[in-house]
Amino acid sequence: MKSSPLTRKQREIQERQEKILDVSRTMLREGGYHGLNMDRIAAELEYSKGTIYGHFSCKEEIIIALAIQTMEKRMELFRRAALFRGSSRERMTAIGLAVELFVLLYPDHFMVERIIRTESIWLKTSEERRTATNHFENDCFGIVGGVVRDGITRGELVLPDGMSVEDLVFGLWALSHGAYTIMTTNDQLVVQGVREPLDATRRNYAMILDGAQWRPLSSEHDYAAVYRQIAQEIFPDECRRANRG
Amino acid sequence: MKSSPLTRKQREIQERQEKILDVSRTMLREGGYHGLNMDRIAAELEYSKGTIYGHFSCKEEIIIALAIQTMEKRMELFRRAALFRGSSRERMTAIGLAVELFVLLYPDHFMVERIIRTESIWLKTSEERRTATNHFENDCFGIVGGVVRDGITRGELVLPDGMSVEDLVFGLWALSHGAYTIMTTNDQLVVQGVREPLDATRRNYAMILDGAQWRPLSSEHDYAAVYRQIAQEIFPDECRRANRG
DNA sequence: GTCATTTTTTGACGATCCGTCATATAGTCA
DNA sequence: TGACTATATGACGGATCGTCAAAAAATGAC
Repeated sequence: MKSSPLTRKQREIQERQEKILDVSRTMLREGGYHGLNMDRIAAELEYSKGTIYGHFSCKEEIIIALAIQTMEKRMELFRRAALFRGSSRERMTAIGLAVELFVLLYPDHFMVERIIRTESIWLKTSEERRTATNHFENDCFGIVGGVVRDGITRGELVLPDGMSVEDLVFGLWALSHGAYTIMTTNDQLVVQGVREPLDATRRNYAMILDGAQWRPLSSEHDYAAVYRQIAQEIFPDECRRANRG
Repeated sequence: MKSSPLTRKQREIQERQEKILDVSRTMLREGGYHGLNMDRIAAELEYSKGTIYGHFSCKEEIIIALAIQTMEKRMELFRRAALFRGSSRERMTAIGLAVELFVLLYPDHFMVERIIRTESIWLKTSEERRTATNHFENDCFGIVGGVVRDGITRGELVLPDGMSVEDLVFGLWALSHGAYTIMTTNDQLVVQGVREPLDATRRNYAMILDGAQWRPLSSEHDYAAVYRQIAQEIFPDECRRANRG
Protein backbone atom coordinates (compact mmCIF):
# COMPACT_ATOMS: atom_id res chain seq x y z
CA MET A 1 0.00 0.00 0.00
CA LYS A 2 0.97 3.62 0.36
CA SER A 3 4.60 4.15 1.32
CA SER A 4 5.40 7.01 3.66
CA PRO A 5 4.17 10.26 2.06
CA LEU A 6 2.29 9.79 -1.21
CA THR A 7 1.75 7.05 -3.71
CA ARG A 8 2.89 7.69 -7.26
CA LYS A 9 -0.77 7.49 -8.21
CA GLN A 10 -1.70 10.04 -5.57
CA ARG A 11 0.96 12.39 -6.80
CA GLU A 12 -0.28 12.05 -10.34
CA ILE A 13 -3.78 12.84 -9.24
CA GLN A 14 -2.64 15.90 -7.36
CA GLU A 15 -0.67 17.14 -10.34
CA ARG A 16 -3.66 16.64 -12.57
CA GLN A 17 -5.80 18.58 -10.11
CA GLU A 18 -3.42 21.48 -10.36
CA LYS A 19 -3.44 21.32 -14.13
CA ILE A 20 -7.22 21.46 -14.08
CA LEU A 21 -7.08 24.56 -11.92
CA ASP A 22 -4.47 26.13 -14.16
CA VAL A 23 -6.42 25.84 -17.38
CA SER A 24 -9.61 26.74 -15.53
CA ARG A 25 -8.07 29.96 -14.30
CA THR A 26 -7.10 30.91 -17.82
CA MET A 27 -10.52 30.11 -19.19
CA LEU A 28 -12.23 32.00 -16.42
CA ARG A 29 -9.99 35.02 -16.88
CA GLU A 30 -10.64 35.07 -20.59
CA GLY A 31 -14.32 34.32 -20.72
CA GLY A 32 -15.78 34.68 -17.24
CA TYR A 33 -18.24 32.19 -15.86
CA HIS A 34 -19.46 31.21 -19.31
CA GLY A 35 -15.94 30.91 -20.63
CA LEU A 36 -15.26 28.11 -18.18
CA ASN A 37 -16.43 24.99 -19.98
CA MET A 38 -16.14 21.49 -18.59
CA ASP A 39 -15.88 19.84 -22.01
CA ARG A 40 -13.16 22.24 -23.04
CA ILE A 41 -11.19 21.64 -19.86
CA ALA A 42 -11.29 17.91 -20.59
CA ALA A 43 -10.32 18.40 -24.22
CA GLU A 44 -7.50 20.78 -23.35
CA LEU A 45 -5.96 18.31 -20.88
CA GLU A 46 -6.78 15.30 -23.05
CA TYR A 47 -8.83 13.61 -20.38
CA SER A 48 -12.47 12.75 -20.45
CA LYS A 49 -15.10 14.80 -18.75
CA GLY A 50 -15.75 12.05 -16.25
CA THR A 51 -12.18 12.32 -15.03
CA ILE A 52 -12.55 16.03 -14.44
CA TYR A 53 -15.72 15.36 -12.49
CA GLY A 54 -13.74 12.91 -10.41
CA HIS A 55 -11.78 15.89 -9.10
CA PHE A 56 -14.54 18.47 -8.83
CA SER A 57 -18.16 17.60 -8.45
CA CYS A 58 -19.29 20.66 -10.38
CA LYS A 59 -18.15 23.79 -12.15
CA GLU A 60 -18.69 25.86 -9.06
CA GLU A 61 -16.29 23.72 -7.05
CA ILE A 62 -13.54 24.58 -9.50
CA ILE A 63 -14.25 28.27 -9.16
CA ILE A 64 -14.25 28.29 -5.38
CA ALA A 65 -11.06 26.21 -5.42
CA LEU A 66 -9.48 28.96 -7.50
CA ALA A 67 -10.62 31.54 -4.98
CA ILE A 68 -9.10 29.52 -2.16
CA GLN A 69 -5.78 29.33 -4.00
CA THR A 70 -5.46 33.11 -4.10
CA MET A 71 -6.89 33.62 -0.63
CA GLU A 72 -3.97 31.55 0.65
CA LYS A 73 -1.59 33.96 -1.03
CA ARG A 74 -3.36 36.93 0.48
CA MET A 75 -3.24 35.39 3.91
CA GLU A 76 0.49 34.98 3.60
CA LEU A 77 0.97 38.60 2.51
CA PHE A 78 -1.09 39.80 5.47
CA ARG A 79 0.83 37.69 7.92
CA ARG A 80 4.11 39.08 6.74
CA ALA A 81 2.84 42.65 6.66
CA ALA A 82 1.68 42.48 10.26
CA LEU A 83 5.20 41.53 11.30
CA PHE A 84 6.75 44.79 10.09
CA ARG A 85 8.79 46.40 12.82
CA GLY A 86 7.46 49.86 13.41
CA SER A 87 4.62 51.81 14.96
CA SER A 88 1.14 50.33 14.86
CA ARG A 89 0.14 52.75 12.15
CA GLU A 90 3.14 51.76 10.11
CA ARG A 91 2.11 48.13 10.38
CA MET A 92 -1.33 49.16 9.24
CA THR A 93 0.32 50.82 6.28
CA ALA A 94 2.11 47.57 5.57
CA ILE A 95 -1.22 45.80 5.40
CA GLY A 96 -2.44 48.42 2.97
CA LEU A 97 0.53 47.68 0.76
CA ALA A 98 -0.11 43.96 1.10
CA VAL A 99 -3.60 44.39 -0.29
CA GLU A 100 -2.25 46.53 -3.09
CA LEU A 101 0.31 43.92 -4.06
CA PHE A 102 -2.27 41.19 -3.82
CA VAL A 103 -4.43 42.97 -6.36
CA LEU A 104 -1.52 43.52 -8.71
CA LEU A 105 -0.17 39.99 -8.44
CA TYR A 106 -3.48 38.14 -8.64
CA PRO A 107 -5.61 40.42 -10.77
CA ASP A 108 -8.22 37.78 -11.47
CA HIS A 109 -8.98 37.11 -7.83
CA PHE A 110 -11.63 39.80 -7.68
CA MET A 111 -13.34 38.42 -10.74
CA VAL A 112 -13.38 34.96 -9.22
CA GLU A 113 -14.65 36.30 -5.93
CA ARG A 114 -17.38 38.22 -7.68
CA ILE A 115 -18.48 35.03 -9.39
CA ILE A 116 -18.57 32.81 -6.32
CA ARG A 117 -20.46 35.46 -4.39
CA THR A 118 -22.96 35.76 -7.18
CA GLU A 119 -26.31 34.05 -7.41
CA SER A 120 -26.79 30.51 -6.32
CA ILE A 121 -23.21 29.60 -7.16
CA TRP A 122 -22.24 29.94 -3.53
CA LEU A 123 -24.83 27.37 -2.56
CA LYS A 124 -23.68 24.83 -5.13
CA THR A 125 -20.23 24.65 -3.58
CA SER A 126 -19.29 22.14 -0.91
CA GLU A 127 -19.68 22.95 2.75
CA GLU A 128 -16.02 22.10 3.16
CA ARG A 129 -14.70 24.68 0.73
CA ARG A 130 -17.16 27.25 1.94
CA THR A 131 -15.91 27.03 5.50
CA ALA A 132 -12.36 27.20 4.15
CA THR A 133 -13.05 30.56 2.53
CA ASN A 134 -14.75 31.76 5.68
CA HIS A 135 -11.72 30.79 7.73
CA PHE A 136 -9.38 32.70 5.45
CA GLU A 137 -11.58 35.73 5.65
CA ASN A 138 -11.90 35.57 9.41
CA ASP A 139 -8.18 35.09 9.83
CA CYS A 140 -7.37 38.09 7.64
CA PHE A 141 -9.91 40.11 9.59
CA GLY A 142 -8.28 38.92 12.78
CA ILE A 143 -4.79 39.93 11.73
CA VAL A 144 -5.90 43.47 10.92
CA GLY A 145 -7.91 43.64 14.12
CA GLY A 146 -4.79 42.63 16.02
CA VAL A 147 -2.87 45.57 14.64
CA VAL A 148 -5.69 47.93 15.57
CA ARG A 149 -5.81 46.57 19.10
CA ASP A 150 -2.07 46.93 19.34
CA GLY A 151 -2.38 50.57 18.36
CA ILE A 152 -4.90 51.09 21.13
CA THR A 153 -2.73 49.29 23.67
CA ARG A 154 0.24 51.41 22.76
CA GLY A 155 -1.85 54.55 23.05
CA GLU A 156 -1.27 55.50 19.44
CA LEU A 157 -4.94 55.20 18.63
CA VAL A 158 -8.03 56.16 20.60
CA LEU A 159 -11.15 55.09 18.78
CA PRO A 160 -13.91 57.70 18.42
CA ASP A 161 -16.93 57.29 20.64
CA GLY A 162 -19.06 54.31 19.71
CA MET A 163 -16.64 52.96 17.15
CA SER A 164 -15.33 49.46 17.69
CA VAL A 165 -12.16 47.81 16.47
CA GLU A 166 -14.29 45.74 14.15
CA ASP A 167 -16.00 48.79 12.72
CA LEU A 168 -12.66 50.24 11.71
CA VAL A 169 -11.42 47.01 10.19
CA PHE A 170 -14.68 46.73 8.32
CA GLY A 171 -14.25 50.22 6.93
CA LEU A 172 -10.76 49.58 5.62
CA TRP A 173 -11.86 46.27 4.19
CA ALA A 174 -14.85 47.87 2.50
CA LEU A 175 -12.74 50.67 1.06
CA SER A 176 -10.22 48.27 -0.42
CA HIS A 177 -12.78 45.80 -1.62
CA GLY A 178 -14.89 48.50 -3.20
CA ALA A 179 -11.96 50.26 -4.79
CA TYR A 180 -10.54 47.17 -6.43
CA THR A 181 -13.95 45.96 -7.48
CA ILE A 182 -14.71 49.25 -9.15
CA MET A 183 -11.27 49.34 -10.74
CA THR A 184 -11.72 45.95 -12.33
CA THR A 185 -15.29 46.37 -13.48
CA ASN A 186 -15.65 49.98 -14.41
CA ASP A 187 -14.03 51.50 -17.45
CA GLN A 188 -15.36 54.95 -16.71
CA LEU A 189 -12.89 55.88 -14.00
CA VAL A 190 -10.59 57.79 -16.31
CA VAL A 191 -13.58 59.58 -17.80
CA GLN A 192 -14.55 60.50 -14.27
CA GLY A 193 -11.10 61.89 -13.62
CA VAL A 194 -9.62 59.19 -11.42
CA ARG A 195 -6.29 58.74 -13.18
CA GLU A 196 -4.52 56.58 -10.63
CA PRO A 197 -7.08 54.59 -8.70
CA LEU A 198 -4.39 52.73 -6.75
CA ASP A 199 -2.93 55.97 -5.47
CA ALA A 200 -6.39 57.29 -4.76
CA THR A 201 -7.11 54.19 -2.71
CA ARG A 202 -3.89 54.66 -0.76
CA ARG A 203 -4.83 58.22 0.01
CA ASN A 204 -8.32 57.34 1.16
CA TYR A 205 -6.96 54.53 3.27
CA ALA A 206 -4.79 57.12 4.98
CA MET A 207 -7.80 59.42 5.31
CA ILE A 208 -9.64 56.81 7.36
CA LEU A 209 -6.64 56.31 9.63
CA ASP A 210 -6.20 60.07 9.97
CA GLY A 211 -9.90 60.49 10.66
CA ALA A 212 -9.58 57.95 13.46
CA GLN A 213 -6.68 60.01 14.79
CA TRP A 214 -4.21 57.18 14.50
CA ARG A 215 -0.83 58.71 15.39
CA PRO A 216 1.38 59.68 13.80
CA LEU A 217 -0.98 61.29 11.27
CA SER A 218 -0.08 61.58 7.58
CA SER A 219 0.81 65.20 8.22
CA GLU A 220 3.20 64.24 11.00
CA HIS A 221 5.15 61.53 9.27
CA ASP A 222 6.64 60.69 5.88
CA TYR A 223 4.53 57.69 4.94
CA ALA A 224 5.80 57.68 1.36
CA ALA A 225 9.15 56.72 2.87
CA VAL A 226 7.46 54.10 5.02
CA TYR A 227 5.89 52.54 1.93
CA ARG A 228 9.32 52.39 0.32
CA GLN A 229 10.80 50.81 3.40
CA ILE A 230 8.08 48.18 3.69
CA ALA A 231 8.45 47.41 0.01
CA GLN A 232 12.18 46.89 0.39
CA GLU A 233 12.16 45.00 3.65
CA ILE A 234 9.08 42.84 3.42
CA PHE A 235 7.95 42.61 -0.18
CA PRO A 236 11.02 43.07 -2.39
CA ASP A 237 10.11 40.10 -4.55
CA GLU A 238 6.45 40.91 -4.82
CA CYS A 239 7.21 44.51 -5.74
CA ARG A 240 9.50 43.46 -8.51
CA ARG A 241 6.92 41.10 -9.87
CA ALA A 242 4.22 43.72 -9.54
CA ASN A 243 6.42 46.38 -11.12
CA ARG A 244 5.70 48.87 -8.39
CA GLY A 245 8.67 50.24 -6.53
CA MET B 1 -52.64 56.25 -36.57
CA LYS B 2 -51.26 57.16 -33.18
CA SER B 3 -53.29 59.76 -31.32
CA SER B 4 -51.42 62.32 -29.27
CA PRO B 5 -49.17 60.47 -26.80
CA LEU B 6 -49.42 56.70 -27.01
CA THR B 7 -51.50 54.15 -28.83
CA ARG B 8 -53.47 51.71 -26.75
CA LYS B 9 -51.25 49.04 -28.22
CA GLN B 10 -48.14 50.95 -27.25
CA ARG B 11 -49.40 51.33 -23.73
CA GLU B 12 -50.11 47.63 -23.53
CA ILE B 13 -46.62 46.86 -24.71
CA GLN B 14 -45.10 49.17 -22.15
CA GLU B 15 -47.16 47.64 -19.38
CA ARG B 16 -46.09 44.19 -20.45
CA GLN B 17 -42.49 45.30 -20.45
CA GLU B 18 -42.86 46.40 -16.86
CA LYS B 19 -44.49 43.13 -15.92
CA ILE B 20 -41.59 41.26 -17.46
CA LEU B 21 -39.18 43.29 -15.37
CA ASP B 22 -41.26 42.75 -12.26
CA VAL B 23 -41.30 38.98 -12.42
CA SER B 24 -37.68 38.98 -13.54
CA ARG B 25 -36.65 40.94 -10.49
CA THR B 26 -38.37 38.43 -8.23
CA MET B 27 -36.80 35.49 -10.00
CA LEU B 28 -33.39 37.07 -9.91
CA ARG B 29 -33.72 37.93 -6.25
CA GLU B 30 -34.74 34.41 -5.40
CA GLY B 31 -32.44 32.39 -7.57
CA GLY B 32 -29.71 34.65 -8.92
CA TYR B 33 -28.59 34.50 -12.50
CA HIS B 34 -29.63 30.88 -12.86
CA GLY B 35 -32.95 31.53 -11.22
CA LEU B 36 -33.88 33.88 -14.03
CA ASN B 37 -35.37 31.62 -16.66
CA MET B 38 -36.80 32.84 -19.95
CA ASP B 39 -39.29 29.98 -20.24
CA ARG B 40 -40.52 30.57 -16.73
CA ILE B 41 -40.95 34.27 -17.32
CA ALA B 42 -43.11 33.46 -20.32
CA ALA B 43 -45.08 30.83 -18.42
CA GLU B 44 -45.61 33.11 -15.44
CA LEU B 45 -47.00 35.94 -17.59
CA GLU B 46 -48.87 33.54 -19.88
CA TYR B 47 -47.10 34.76 -22.97
CA SER B 48 -44.86 32.80 -25.28
CA LYS B 49 -41.12 33.00 -25.15
CA GLY B 50 -41.01 34.72 -28.51
CA THR B 51 -43.03 37.59 -27.09
CA ILE B 52 -40.57 38.03 -24.26
CA TYR B 53 -37.74 38.10 -26.77
CA GLY B 54 -39.62 40.80 -28.62
CA HIS B 55 -38.99 43.03 -25.61
CA PHE B 56 -35.49 41.93 -24.66
CA SER B 57 -33.05 40.37 -27.07
CA CYS B 58 -31.46 38.25 -24.39
CA LYS B 59 -31.43 37.42 -20.71
CA GLU B 60 -28.66 39.89 -20.07
CA GLU B 61 -30.71 42.76 -21.46
CA ILE B 62 -33.35 42.09 -18.83
CA ILE B 63 -30.77 42.17 -16.10
CA ILE B 64 -29.18 45.41 -17.17
CA ALA B 65 -32.65 46.91 -17.58
CA LEU B 66 -33.30 46.04 -13.95
CA ALA B 67 -30.07 47.75 -12.97
CA ILE B 68 -31.06 50.85 -14.88
CA GLN B 69 -34.43 50.94 -13.10
CA THR B 70 -32.80 51.18 -9.71
CA MET B 71 -30.01 53.46 -10.87
CA GLU B 72 -32.70 55.96 -11.79
CA LYS B 73 -33.98 55.83 -8.24
CA ARG B 74 -30.50 56.35 -6.87
CA MET B 75 -29.93 59.30 -9.14
CA GLU B 76 -33.09 60.92 -7.85
CA LEU B 77 -32.06 60.37 -4.22
CA PHE B 78 -28.64 61.92 -4.91
CA ARG B 79 -30.15 64.92 -6.63
CA ARG B 80 -32.41 65.63 -3.71
CA ALA B 81 -29.65 65.06 -1.16
CA ALA B 82 -27.37 67.58 -2.83
CA LEU B 83 -30.06 70.20 -2.48
CA PHE B 84 -30.07 70.07 1.31
CA ARG B 85 -29.64 73.55 2.77
CA GLY B 86 -26.63 73.49 5.01
CA SER B 87 -22.85 73.48 5.04
CA SER B 88 -21.04 71.56 2.32
CA ARG B 89 -20.20 68.81 4.78
CA GLU B 90 -23.82 68.55 5.79
CA ARG B 91 -24.78 68.10 2.15
CA MET B 92 -22.14 65.40 1.92
CA THR B 93 -23.77 63.77 4.90
CA ALA B 94 -27.08 63.95 3.08
CA ILE B 95 -25.55 62.04 0.20
CA GLY B 96 -24.32 59.42 2.62
CA LEU B 97 -27.85 59.01 3.90
CA ALA B 98 -29.11 58.83 0.33
CA VAL B 99 -26.85 55.86 -0.38
CA GLU B 100 -27.96 54.23 2.83
CA LEU B 101 -31.61 54.61 1.98
CA PHE B 102 -30.97 53.39 -1.52
CA VAL B 103 -29.52 50.18 -0.16
CA LEU B 104 -32.40 49.66 2.22
CA LEU B 105 -35.09 50.44 -0.33
CA TYR B 106 -33.64 48.49 -3.24
CA PRO B 107 -31.75 45.68 -1.58
CA ASP B 108 -31.41 43.63 -4.72
CA HIS B 109 -29.65 46.34 -6.68
CA PHE B 110 -26.23 45.23 -5.54
CA MET B 111 -26.93 41.68 -6.55
CA VAL B 112 -28.05 42.82 -9.98
CA GLU B 113 -25.01 45.06 -10.32
CA ARG B 114 -22.72 42.22 -9.34
CA ILE B 115 -24.26 40.07 -12.02
CA ILE B 116 -24.04 42.56 -14.86
CA ARG B 117 -20.47 43.36 -13.93
CA THR B 118 -19.62 39.69 -13.90
CA GLU B 119 -18.09 37.71 -16.72
CA SER B 120 -19.06 38.27 -20.29
CA ILE B 121 -22.54 39.35 -19.34
CA TRP B 122 -21.61 42.99 -19.69
CA LEU B 123 -20.57 42.41 -23.29
CA LYS B 124 -23.80 40.69 -24.22
CA THR B 125 -25.83 43.78 -23.37
CA SER B 126 -26.71 46.45 -25.89
CA GLU B 127 -24.47 49.43 -26.43
CA GLU B 128 -27.48 51.60 -25.72
CA ARG B 129 -28.16 50.28 -22.25
CA ARG B 130 -24.47 50.17 -21.44
CA THR B 131 -24.05 53.86 -22.12
CA ALA B 132 -27.18 54.51 -20.09
CA THR B 133 -25.63 52.91 -17.04
CA ASN B 134 -22.42 54.82 -17.65
CA HIS B 135 -24.34 58.06 -17.78
CA PHE B 136 -26.06 57.38 -14.51
CA GLU B 137 -22.79 56.55 -12.88
CA ASN B 138 -21.05 59.62 -14.25
CA ASP B 139 -23.92 61.86 -13.22
CA CYS B 140 -23.91 60.51 -9.67
CA PHE B 141 -20.16 60.97 -9.56
CA GLY B 142 -20.65 64.50 -10.85
CA ILE B 143 -23.19 65.42 -8.20
CA VAL B 144 -20.91 64.29 -5.39
CA GLY B 145 -17.96 66.03 -7.03
CA GLY B 146 -20.02 69.21 -7.13
CA VAL B 147 -20.56 69.13 -3.38
CA VAL B 148 -16.84 68.60 -2.81
CA ARG B 149 -15.98 71.51 -5.06
CA ASP B 150 -18.49 73.64 -3.25
CA GLY B 151 -16.80 72.79 0.03
CA ILE B 152 -13.48 73.92 -1.40
CA THR B 153 -14.96 77.13 -2.76
CA ARG B 154 -16.52 77.95 0.58
CA GLY B 155 -13.23 77.26 2.32
CA GLU B 156 -14.70 74.48 4.43
CA LEU B 157 -12.43 71.89 2.85
CA VAL B 158 -8.79 72.05 1.82
CA LEU B 159 -7.75 68.85 0.12
CA PRO B 160 -4.51 67.24 1.30
CA ASP B 161 -1.51 67.59 -0.97
CA GLY B 162 -1.80 65.58 -4.13
CA MET B 163 -5.41 64.55 -3.56
CA SER B 164 -7.93 65.57 -6.18
CA VAL B 165 -11.66 66.07 -5.89
CA GLU B 166 -12.09 62.89 -7.91
CA ASP B 167 -9.86 60.91 -5.59
CA LEU B 168 -12.04 61.80 -2.64
CA VAL B 169 -15.27 61.00 -4.45
CA PHE B 170 -13.76 57.71 -5.54
CA GLY B 171 -12.87 56.87 -1.96
CA LEU B 172 -16.36 57.50 -0.66
CA TRP B 173 -17.83 55.57 -3.55
CA ALA B 174 -15.48 52.65 -2.94
CA LEU B 175 -16.24 52.62 0.77
CA SER B 176 -19.98 52.55 0.21
CA HIS B 177 -19.83 50.10 -2.64
CA GLY B 178 -17.53 47.78 -0.77
CA ALA B 179 -19.49 47.97 2.45
CA TYR B 180 -22.83 47.16 0.88
CA THR B 181 -21.33 44.47 -1.30
CA ILE B 182 -19.77 42.78 1.69
CA MET B 183 -22.98 43.17 3.68
CA THR B 184 -25.04 41.43 1.04
CA THR B 185 -22.62 38.64 0.23
CA ASN B 186 -20.92 37.80 3.46
CA ASP B 187 -22.66 36.10 6.32
CA GLN B 188 -19.59 36.18 8.51
CA LEU B 189 -19.84 39.81 9.57
CA VAL B 190 -21.55 39.09 12.85
CA VAL B 191 -19.01 36.36 13.56
CA GLN B 192 -16.32 38.92 12.91
CA GLY B 193 -17.92 41.30 15.36
CA VAL B 194 -19.50 43.82 13.01
CA ARG B 195 -22.96 44.00 14.55
CA GLU B 196 -24.32 47.01 12.70
CA PRO B 197 -22.61 47.28 9.35
CA LEU B 198 -24.76 50.24 8.31
CA ASP B 199 -23.66 52.22 11.34
CA ALA B 200 -20.08 51.12 10.81
CA THR B 201 -20.26 52.41 7.26
CA ARG B 202 -21.63 55.73 8.45
CA ARG B 203 -18.77 56.06 10.89
CA ASN B 204 -16.12 55.24 8.33
CA TYR B 205 -17.69 57.62 5.88
CA ALA B 206 -17.29 60.31 8.51
CA MET B 207 -13.70 59.14 9.13
CA ILE B 208 -12.80 59.87 5.52
CA LEU B 209 -14.36 63.32 5.69
CA ASP B 210 -12.63 63.99 9.02
CA GLY B 211 -9.34 62.73 7.64
CA ALA B 212 -9.71 65.18 4.76
CA GLN B 213 -10.29 67.89 7.38
CA TRP B 214 -13.69 68.79 6.08
CA ARG B 215 -15.09 71.34 8.52
CA PRO B 216 -16.91 71.16 10.75
CA LEU B 217 -15.40 67.85 11.89
CA SER B 218 -17.48 65.13 13.58
CA SER B 219 -16.04 66.29 16.88
CA GLU B 220 -17.14 69.86 16.26
CA HIS B 221 -20.73 69.24 15.26
CA ASP B 222 -23.68 67.05 16.12
CA TYR B 223 -24.03 65.04 12.95
CA ALA B 224 -26.48 62.63 14.51
CA ALA B 225 -28.85 65.58 14.67
CA VAL B 226 -28.00 66.47 11.08
CA TYR B 227 -28.92 62.93 9.97
CA ARG B 228 -32.24 63.30 11.74
CA GLN B 229 -32.86 66.65 10.13
CA ILE B 230 -32.04 65.41 6.64
CA ALA B 231 -34.25 62.40 7.20
CA GLN B 232 -37.16 64.58 8.22
CA GLU B 233 -36.75 67.33 5.65
CA ILE B 234 -35.62 65.45 2.56
CA PHE B 235 -36.39 61.79 2.93
CA PRO B 236 -39.38 61.45 5.25
CA ASP B 237 -41.13 59.02 2.95
CA GLU B 238 -38.08 56.96 2.20
CA CYS B 239 -37.18 56.70 5.87
CA ARG B 240 -40.61 55.46 6.74
CA ARG B 241 -40.44 52.86 4.03
CA ALA B 242 -36.94 51.89 5.06
CA ASN B 243 -37.92 51.75 8.72
CA ARG B 244 -34.96 53.83 9.78
CA GLY B 245 -35.73 57.01 11.69
C1' DG C 1 3.16 -14.88 -18.01
C1' DT C 2 -1.75 -15.45 -17.09
C1' DC C 3 -6.03 -14.31 -15.41
C1' DA C 4 -9.36 -12.73 -11.90
C1' DT C 5 -10.37 -8.67 -9.42
C1' DT C 6 -10.25 -3.96 -8.41
C1' DT C 7 -9.55 0.76 -9.84
C1' DT C 8 -9.73 4.26 -13.14
C1' DT C 9 -11.27 6.32 -17.37
C1' DT C 10 -14.35 7.03 -20.95
C1' DG C 11 -17.87 9.31 -23.81
C1' DA C 12 -22.66 8.56 -25.08
C1' DC C 13 -26.71 10.09 -22.99
C1' DG C 14 -30.62 12.62 -20.60
C1' DA C 15 -31.85 16.99 -19.02
C1' DT C 16 -31.98 21.93 -19.04
C1' DC C 17 -32.15 26.23 -21.00
C1' DC C 18 -31.05 29.78 -24.50
C1' DG C 19 -32.44 32.10 -28.69
C1' DT C 20 -34.62 31.47 -33.53
C1' DC C 21 -37.98 31.32 -37.03
C1' DA C 22 -41.63 29.29 -39.81
C1' DT C 23 -46.28 29.19 -38.87
C1' DA C 24 -50.57 30.62 -36.76
C1' DT C 25 -53.40 34.08 -34.83
C1' DA C 26 -55.25 38.64 -34.18
C1' DG C 27 -55.89 43.20 -35.83
C1' DT C 28 -56.76 46.78 -39.43
C1' DC C 29 -58.90 48.92 -43.06
C1' DA C 30 -61.01 49.15 -47.97
C1' DT D 1 -66.38 40.46 -45.56
C1' DG D 2 -61.93 39.65 -47.13
C1' DA D 3 -57.14 40.97 -48.12
C1' DC D 4 -53.25 42.38 -45.94
C1' DT D 5 -50.32 43.57 -42.01
C1' DA D 6 -48.71 43.14 -37.35
C1' DT D 7 -48.13 40.33 -33.55
C1' DA D 8 -47.72 35.98 -30.99
C1' DT D 9 -46.56 31.18 -30.71
C1' DG D 10 -43.92 27.09 -29.44
C1' DA D 11 -41.35 23.44 -31.75
C1' DC D 12 -36.72 23.18 -32.76
C1' DG D 13 -31.45 23.36 -33.02
C1' DG D 14 -27.56 24.06 -30.33
C1' DA D 15 -24.78 24.40 -26.23
C1' DT D 16 -23.46 22.69 -21.95
C1' DC D 17 -24.04 20.49 -17.49
C1' DG D 18 -23.58 16.28 -14.84
C1' DT D 19 -24.32 10.92 -14.85
C1' DC D 20 -23.38 6.23 -15.34
C1' DA D 21 -22.89 1.76 -17.61
C1' DA D 22 -19.35 -0.10 -20.05
C1' DA D 23 -14.45 -0.27 -21.44
C1' DA D 24 -9.67 0.02 -20.34
C1' DA D 25 -5.89 -0.15 -17.25
C1' DA D 26 -3.67 -1.50 -13.10
C1' DT D 27 -2.87 -4.85 -9.54
C1' DG D 28 -1.43 -8.99 -7.55
C1' DA D 29 -1.83 -14.06 -6.64
C1' DC D 30 -0.04 -18.11 -8.49
